Amino acid sequence: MEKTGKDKYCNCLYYSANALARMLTKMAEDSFGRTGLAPSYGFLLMSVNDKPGIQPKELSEHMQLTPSTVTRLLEKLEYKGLVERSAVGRATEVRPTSDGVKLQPLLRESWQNLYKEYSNLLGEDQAKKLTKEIHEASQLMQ
Amino acid sequence: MEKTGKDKYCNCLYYSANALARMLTKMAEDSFGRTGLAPSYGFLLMSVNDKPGIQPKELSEHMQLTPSTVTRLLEKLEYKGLVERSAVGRATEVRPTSDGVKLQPLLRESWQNLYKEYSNLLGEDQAKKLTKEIHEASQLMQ
DNA sequence: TATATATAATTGTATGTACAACTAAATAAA
DNA sequence: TTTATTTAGTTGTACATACAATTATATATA
Repeated sequence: MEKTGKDKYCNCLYYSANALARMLTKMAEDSFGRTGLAPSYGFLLMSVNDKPGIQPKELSEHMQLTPSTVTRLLEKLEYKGLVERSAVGRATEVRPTSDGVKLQPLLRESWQNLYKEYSNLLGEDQAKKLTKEIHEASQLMQ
Repeated sequence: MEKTGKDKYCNCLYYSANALARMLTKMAEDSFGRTGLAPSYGFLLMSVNDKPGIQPKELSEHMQLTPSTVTRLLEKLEYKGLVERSAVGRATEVRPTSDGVKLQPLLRESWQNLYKEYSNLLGEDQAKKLTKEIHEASQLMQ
């Protein structure tokens, strides 16, 4: 029998994973709204605050983003006056400005709210389980 | 104790879901490489082939993409000579061209290969289970 | 029938992400 | 010591996706 459901490709992992990611991204954008930063920037700044002097290389591993993407994100954070970059040999060291440091509590709070929000919808245990399984799957794929 | 692992945010569903989606997208781009189309375009064209005359509205539900995104994808498929759009009242009907039809077997094959590839990495049962759980989660979130 | 509201689709614009090519520095090999 | 290779980072460019605003048609209300 033919499927006539709305989400035609829901048996495809590529499709389902992307659909879920888009929804969570929207949710995260809402949660991080008060910080004035999109979620990726928020996570990046939290990493810089947690380890001042951190290098883009390590940031790209933290975030599983390509180096070029990290450069782009840092450019914008620097433009906004939230981080500073300094060249050290061939490496670059990234540090938060005082404004960047000030934002940290709000960032953590936003992240917490995001967690609460999706945990509310999925149930906390189920959310944790799903996160773990997704993470394990992505370990197997890289 | 401090986490020092590489993927710092792996306990965050937003982060993990996006990381997985990026990997699967790359895998899908490889699988669909021979079609000359990025995966989204491939799925869209498959839907049009499956239901000639389908409207963008329904396509956007099939794919869980916004109408504007679907318009953009269709523009390009039309430019490539793979689909045609015709206005019918306020609606638009989309049909494959003969070139678009010809591509269908290769699209299905590419999709099949994608399935095989991630099933190989995750194990087919685990892949199915994960897909189902992800789909259920995204149902709860929309 | 005339007006208001809702719906389908498109357009301008912005954003996040990546690839390929490149620069510059560090390390290894000759 | 000179040359070759690897590594860190940045830049040009491209692409998928979305939002807000807009157009055009259809439906409902007065």
